[in-house]
Amino acid sequence: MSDSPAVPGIEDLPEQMRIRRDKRAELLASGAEPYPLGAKRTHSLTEIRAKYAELATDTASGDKVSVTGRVMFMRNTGKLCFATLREGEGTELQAMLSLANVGEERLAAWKHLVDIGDQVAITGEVISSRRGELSVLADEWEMTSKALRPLPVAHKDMSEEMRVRQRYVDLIMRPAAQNTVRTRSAVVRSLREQFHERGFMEVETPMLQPIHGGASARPFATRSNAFDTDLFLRIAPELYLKRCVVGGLDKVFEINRNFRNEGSDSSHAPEFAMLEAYEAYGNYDTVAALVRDLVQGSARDVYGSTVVTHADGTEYDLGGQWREVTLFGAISEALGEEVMVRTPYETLKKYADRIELAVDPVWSAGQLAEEIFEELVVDNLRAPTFVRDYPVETSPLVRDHRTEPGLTEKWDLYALGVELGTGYSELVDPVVQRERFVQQARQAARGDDEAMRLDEDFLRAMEYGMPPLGGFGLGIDRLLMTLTGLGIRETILFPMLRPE
RNA sequence: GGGCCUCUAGCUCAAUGGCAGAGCUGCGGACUUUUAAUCCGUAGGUUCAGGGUUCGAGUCCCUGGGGGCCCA
Repeated sequence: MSDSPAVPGIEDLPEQMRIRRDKRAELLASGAEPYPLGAKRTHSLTEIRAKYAELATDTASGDKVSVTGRVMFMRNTGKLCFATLREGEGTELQAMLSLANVGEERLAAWKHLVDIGDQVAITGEVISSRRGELSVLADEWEMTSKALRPLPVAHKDMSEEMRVRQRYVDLIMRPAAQNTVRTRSAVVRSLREQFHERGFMEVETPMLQPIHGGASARPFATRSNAFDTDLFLRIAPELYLKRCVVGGLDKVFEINRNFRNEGSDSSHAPEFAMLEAYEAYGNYDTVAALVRDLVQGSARDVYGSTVVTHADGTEYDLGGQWREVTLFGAISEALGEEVMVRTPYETLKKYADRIELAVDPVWSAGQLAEEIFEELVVDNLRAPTFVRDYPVETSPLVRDHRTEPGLTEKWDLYALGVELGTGYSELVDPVVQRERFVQQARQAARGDDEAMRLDEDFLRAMEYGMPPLGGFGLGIDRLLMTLTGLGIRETILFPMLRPE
């Protein structure tokens, strides 16, 4: 605690910030505390609003209360001052300070020392103003937290950069920003509760991993000093959750962060929340039904309906059975040419050239097919759609298709043109799994830096016997995008940006 | 990784190569019922950083940085 600011170059501060620091000093000099330990508070603003909702215009309740809030609006006139207080959840209530009630000295102090953005406590009678505004007519007021920075203008949108960099200001200024956070919290809670109702157990598996695996992506690398070893931030929890299933934890899920060392755009963030779940004796059909039920259940829990209203006012329907297409069926339809898993690379390359797709020479035929799919089809998958049956060389952790050679039992779930999640009939044969890892290692050697690494301990776990298994992953941020219609940077409270 | 746009007062934005401005905010004043009050007065700037062209650069050029959009 100090009277003198520890900020270097304090004299160089913008005028408005200097003045607010001066007001803080004046409060201290007058014996008041700009940051008191607590405040007198008998009711929340929400409680006052509820309790006096019926109070008639221009009447007094006779009830004395103490309330607190941040000053969002002020109107200082000669002998009667108005201020709009807002509390955490966004409820607002008017405070009125009249010369007759607080006296000349306290009214002058209010006008001189209180700025928009300050947090104050008001004690007085609950009344309704002449205009019918529910108010607390102050007998006394106290500063509860002096703001040293001015809030942005309330009537203009903040720039996107400021909203994201200074999310705390966004949360103060924009109730919709708080709503997004609340919605996210409610969705995650709903998912957890639904899992528990179905007998799933939540586990936490390593974020720091000696070998990154479970997905195709570039990892963040870090280092343990104590163990003198390189570590990776996980790109997926998959290989550890499967170890759990080997151990007899037959129905497990995890909701936690994954990290991928890649750029960010409207649907990608380097750090993102992932749900993964595994169900012994399940397969890609059972987990497709499961993920659909979970998403629809969370929509019902949070919005009361599987038809949700997006930020732009349009309705989006998550209800009913979701459309299912096969990967190669979708490609064939988009190209107007019959494409199968056996279609040779040269033919696919010809089609890729026709649509002017830039082809990376390290891609296999299967990868090329998936790239064509992403180029031609993905944007059009607006309604929730399962895309099924992927080529084996891009699906190293997935069981071979029960009837279609060269394909695996994998689906990707798309909505609004964005991949929401993926689900498998999991590969549980350790001998085949080892072959798949070896194939991935060959791809890595060819220059594919997203190829998976061989995880010997994971194979050892598999060799003890993994039951038939269905699993899926669902991006939490992207689920929120689907439910709200917002971009990923709005669904994440503090998305990564370059340091200022 | 490539292309395009953008960065000016606390915030949102103006300014043909020629005095750096407005609204809100702030400060001082008037006003006992305001809802972005009104009125009078007033303050506030390293125009992202560095370099260049020019009599003169917020503006044109180069390099670097931040942000956004599109493409890969």
